[in-house]
Amino acid sequence: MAARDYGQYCGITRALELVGERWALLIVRDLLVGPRRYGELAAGLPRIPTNILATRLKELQEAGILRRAPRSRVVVYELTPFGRELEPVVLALGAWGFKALGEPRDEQVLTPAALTMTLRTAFRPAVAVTLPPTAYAARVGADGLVVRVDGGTLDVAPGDGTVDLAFTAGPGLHRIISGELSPDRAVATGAVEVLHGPGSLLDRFATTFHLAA
Amino acid sequence: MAARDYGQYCGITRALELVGERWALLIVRDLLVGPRRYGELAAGLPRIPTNILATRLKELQEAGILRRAPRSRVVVYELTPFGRELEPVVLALGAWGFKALGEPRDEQVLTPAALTMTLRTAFRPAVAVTLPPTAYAARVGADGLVVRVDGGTLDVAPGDGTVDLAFTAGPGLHRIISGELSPDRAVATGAVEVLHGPGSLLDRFATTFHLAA
DNA sequence: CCGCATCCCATGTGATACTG
DNA sequence: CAGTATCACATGGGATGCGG
Repeated sequence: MAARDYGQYCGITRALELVGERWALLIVRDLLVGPRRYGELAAGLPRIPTNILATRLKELQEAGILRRAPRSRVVVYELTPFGRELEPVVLALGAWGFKALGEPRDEQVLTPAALTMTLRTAFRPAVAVTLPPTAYAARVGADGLVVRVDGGTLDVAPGDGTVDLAFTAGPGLHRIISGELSPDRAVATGAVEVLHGPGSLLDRFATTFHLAA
Repeated sequence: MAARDYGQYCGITRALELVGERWALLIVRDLLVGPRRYGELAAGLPRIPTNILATRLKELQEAGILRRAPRSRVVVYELTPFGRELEPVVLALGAWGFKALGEPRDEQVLTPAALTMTLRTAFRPAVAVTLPPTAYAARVGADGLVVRVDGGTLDVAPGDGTVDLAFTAGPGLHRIISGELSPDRAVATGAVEVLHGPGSLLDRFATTFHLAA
């Protein structure tokens, strides 16, 4: 395939030659959350044509960014150490793009992987270390996400479980993270719905995860 | 034009919709060094078709990333504050891609803007603050770059001047920054040529600018 | 000459259908 | 489920033109 090159001897051009093609960094984003099967990747990128997904996976494998790994009868795609080093790039892009997120449009979906990376981007360890360990559950459509904050560490995993606070994670959550909406107003206006636990914990969430414009 | 969108409510997708098109981040890279005229941008991106450059400039202006500014009879393009916030993204990409830079091919050029961003990426303020202020001059083909390190600050500007050490900046410089080549071996093999000043200062340069694989 | 705009063709992308 | 094949179309690349 040989990605068209930019003809410059420069780290940025090299990076863009390797992961600058359309959809490539979104595949990396989803794999930063964990290994995924082909169908899981396709589900997390609803608009990607299957031929493009297949092509990108081959290119990224060729570049040493991901590999196909056999896992108990099925194949999963997982990042190599080199690919995992793209995390700062993805987080930096996410932090910058977050500020340019306007009102969500109807056609836009919110995937668990996207929310996971948003939380990683907005996580403030320095603040979290001063707070008691807390577990949140975020409901993303049909999926659940368990968010555990303990000391300065963050762990986001799929599924449900016993948590201190459960809430819905729609676009309203982004407005809390950006500080555009206070937690109480978010609850009052229905932007965020508390499903379980004391709503006051939403304040703690808002101070733990913050990304200002 | 309306960049094709990814259909997700996510900072990363938003960022890629704004600066994910081919050449866009390279234009940003060059403008991070300073305002540029149309022709200067074209010169710094030798392979960009002129229509693509014109299109990107319009899109990036539309997105609020750069603006056309009149400067004494001519128009220059310069980043807006929002566009300047892309610096962490560009530096992260550069740091990652730097590790994947293989041997330079003949067709690959090294532009002053690219070298400037490489130096910014590789700069280690914590090390620099322990060293005496030093001025280097790097010769990039027909262009000169003056690199001033003072305390924890770095300033890279075009031109020549009185410096402590002057040397040629070819691909050999990258191998010094990566630690792949020791300064003495670089000089011995001719990978880097000292034009002026004590060659021993190249060691200081190597500790000030470092980006390991 | 600089700053683009136009034209044409090669390539990449997207939607859909199809196969092991 | 995990891709491959096909085709229409959008975008990128290169040459060229043109007005200020």
